[in-house]
Amino acid sequence: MNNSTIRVRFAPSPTGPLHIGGVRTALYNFLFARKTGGKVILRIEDTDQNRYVSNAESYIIESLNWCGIQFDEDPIKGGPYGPYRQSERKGLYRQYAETLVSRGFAYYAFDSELELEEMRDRLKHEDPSMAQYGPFTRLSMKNSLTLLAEVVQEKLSNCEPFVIRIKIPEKEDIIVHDLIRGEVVVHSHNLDDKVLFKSDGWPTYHLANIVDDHLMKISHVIRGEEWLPSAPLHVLLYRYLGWEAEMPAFAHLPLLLKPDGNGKLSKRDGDRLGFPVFPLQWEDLITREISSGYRESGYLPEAFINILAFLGWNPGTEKELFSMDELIEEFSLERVGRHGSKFDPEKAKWFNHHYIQRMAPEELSLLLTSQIVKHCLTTDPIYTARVCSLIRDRVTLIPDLWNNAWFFFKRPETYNEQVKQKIWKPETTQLVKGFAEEAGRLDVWNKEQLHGLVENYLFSMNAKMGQLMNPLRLLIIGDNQGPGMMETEELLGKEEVLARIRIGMEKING
RNA sequence: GGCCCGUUCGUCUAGGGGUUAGGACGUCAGGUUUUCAUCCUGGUAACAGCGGUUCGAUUCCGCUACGGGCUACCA
Repeated sequence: MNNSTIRVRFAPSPTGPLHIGGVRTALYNFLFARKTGGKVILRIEDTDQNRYVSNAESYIIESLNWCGIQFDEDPIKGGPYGPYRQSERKGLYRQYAETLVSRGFAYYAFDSELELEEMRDRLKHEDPSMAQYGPFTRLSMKNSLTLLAEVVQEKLSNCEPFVIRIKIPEKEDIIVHDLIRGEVVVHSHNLDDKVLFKSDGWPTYHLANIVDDHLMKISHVIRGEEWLPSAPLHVLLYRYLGWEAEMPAFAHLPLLLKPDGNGKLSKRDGDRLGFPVFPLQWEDLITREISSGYRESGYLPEAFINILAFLGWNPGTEKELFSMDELIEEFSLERVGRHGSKFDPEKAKWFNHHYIQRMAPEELSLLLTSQIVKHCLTTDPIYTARVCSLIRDRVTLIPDLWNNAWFFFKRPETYNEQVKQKIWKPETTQLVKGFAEEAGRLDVWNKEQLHGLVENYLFSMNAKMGQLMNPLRLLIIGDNQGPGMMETEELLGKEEVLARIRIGMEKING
């Protein structure tokens, strides 16, 4: 196949937030298209009126945008094969269903919901494998195969509700060629007469999907494994519509699984296990329930992409850190695995830590500044950048920036009581007082001078490093953690350090 | 229940008829350090089971077990 004819699509349904499995599908489509010089299309499959969620489409687009997954054709910018929203293509689908009817590959069915239920209940006891609308049951139902032509005509002209069902062949092996799984053979006996066109005038996924993929000249269908069971139906549809020669190649991706236990990753797992399952925070407009997102939790989009890329794909080398450009360079469907992957939140954090470490202090400074502003404080960029280079090591997620740096922007209000109990000895007050006096006489205030001063002072007092530094740390930042004390003191400045020591001593000694 | 897909360290995975079965995350132990982290070094740990093919199987085939998906006028 000529690369210029490669066209893939990501076709989500706007029924709620896109979860990370969906983002990964979009990513693999994107990578495949960019790698091969083809095109990626975003198509919104909004044929289900009941499940439609109004803010879902914009959520999907914003999520993909945040990740850096761009489309060549989509509902916003359009393209040569638009529109790209199935709701805007509604008028198009019925003719194809009718074509199938006229060719004898589909038929009208008038059964009510109740009648369908009765049929399934009855057959479930006799032969569970037959409890479907298929080659044998269709003969006992109300449809254009069993009803007189005049009756069917009358029902149609009376606008009685009907659906159009595919007429699955009785005995036939249907072969699906899958780029990831090889040849999958399903006997038509196991397929049922799926509804192609619903009584509400909308096509089902199966019809709309095949029609649009064909009309949009899609060359490769890269989608989740949950679609594998309906792939034989899709093959049949291409055949019956006369499009088998241009049928796209299929690639069914393995699913993303829960980190613990079993089953595919779901919305609930995030809340339960404390990690986001959505790229962006999502608010359910009806329940007002909020689900956390990777963006809001402090992940970098580059890291997020890297994490997702490695859930089901690997380059075959030991390299694990990949930029989007590198992923495009290395990606291939051949290296996509066959089995589902359990999502590992710990490894996700590790990726993000790496990406944070790679950022320049000036870039981190921008992120920290926005947090500083949120706490109603101000700062200057140079000072903030210096703070960032000091604390970067201990930052994994963006909010860690503030959590590790706040004391560079305001004085501590409390002093960790546990730490105080542990390190504050009877002689500590004198030791600190003496140090503060000597520090006050220091002309040049930097970490080298401070270091010299501390060493001399400790020698003269016959004391150890920890005896002074731990109390000092408690006084200056209120806790027993953080970057090196000399560096911290240098950055804070002489006046501020001495002031904090004075205030802290008053509070601690009561 | 039926159909389909899958199964290498706890997790993500490499590999593939003969390997000390490799890497990463985690974990454990040391080291660095004024603290907490980071970081560095090292260790731990896997071919689901049973048959077959073969000189030889984790690798190929079959069965079983287990896991997953689908089984709607949802996608």
